[in-house]
Amino acid sequence: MSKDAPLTPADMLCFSLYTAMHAMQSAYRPLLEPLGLTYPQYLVMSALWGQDGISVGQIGQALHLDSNTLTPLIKRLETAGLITRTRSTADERQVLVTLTDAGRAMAQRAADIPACVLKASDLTPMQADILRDRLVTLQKSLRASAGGPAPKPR
Amino acid sequence: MSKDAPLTPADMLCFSLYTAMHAMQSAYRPLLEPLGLTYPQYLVMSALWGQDGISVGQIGQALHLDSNTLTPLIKRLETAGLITRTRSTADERQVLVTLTDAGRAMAQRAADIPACVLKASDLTPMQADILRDRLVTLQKSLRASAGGPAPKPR
DNA sequence: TGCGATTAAATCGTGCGCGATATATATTGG
DNA sequence: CCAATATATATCGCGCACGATTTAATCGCA
Repeated sequence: MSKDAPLTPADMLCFSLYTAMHAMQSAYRPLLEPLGLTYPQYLVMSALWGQDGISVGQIGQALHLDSNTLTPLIKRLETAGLITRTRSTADERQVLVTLTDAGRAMAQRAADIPACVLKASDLTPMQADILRDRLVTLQKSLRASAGGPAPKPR
Repeated sequence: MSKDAPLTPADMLCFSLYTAMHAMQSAYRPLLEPLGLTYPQYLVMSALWGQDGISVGQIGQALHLDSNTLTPLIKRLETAGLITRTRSTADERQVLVTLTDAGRAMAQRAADIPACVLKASDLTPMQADILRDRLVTLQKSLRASAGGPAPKPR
């Protein structure tokens, strides 16, 4: 029965996601600035701190990004002296990304960033985890309905 | 007692926000493509459908964006024939953005997009509203702790 | 009244995201 | 073994975001 009011941005779930994401990046910015990292670069570094020497494709799989975004980003990390890029000997198509000593050392300097952000988010670890779970579920639903309903009749 | 494991992107709230936002934009893309709008352009149009003839600054306030982002975006909407830009007579500094007939008419063609996205999100309207609320709260906390804790000496 | 401070947009530079395409290597079927 | 196909990365173009600066109009106040 809700009259079809124009539904302004403020009413939309998508918009709350949009602004929350921007606010999150703004929260990270002053913390990453002394490291000389952008937020996406921080994600790549975090992935490498978890598992070093993986390929561009594997990083892309972890972050839901493709080479068109990652290649230049990773080259900037290389220029910054944090990683090296080497062609895999087993499969010359793949480029393996490996942390330098400086890249590994940066993990220490970044160690308390998550705690800082959690504090800024004003959530308990449990609340943060629940919200994270909801967002993961939402993300999966959205991606699922992307490929699904359009059977693409060749 | 949790050992300080490296905390990969997949564990982070910020990352779930990051990927959920991208998934949301991907969900909107095929819906907006026939309208020739990007997602941020859709937000601006939605704001105008709610209240026409507002200034660039008011749009920016609504969307948490500044003129450096909005000016070129709005010019593209003008080029597309959806809005017109006029200097306010009361305050020549302000630029008022007004829907054209085509811009107003587009509201009809966009009317069922929110329902489509809600369906894709696989959430009930109530669940979506709760999640939206959590995200708004999170966003406010993050913004609050941005200006707050750094008293900026001098 | 007039001049410094404030405000609104615009401009510039850099770094994502992502669709589209290109290139090189690997795999597979004949 | 070789040609078709598939896969991994790179390249290009465009449109955001956003810090920093510029320009123009308005305001405050002595």
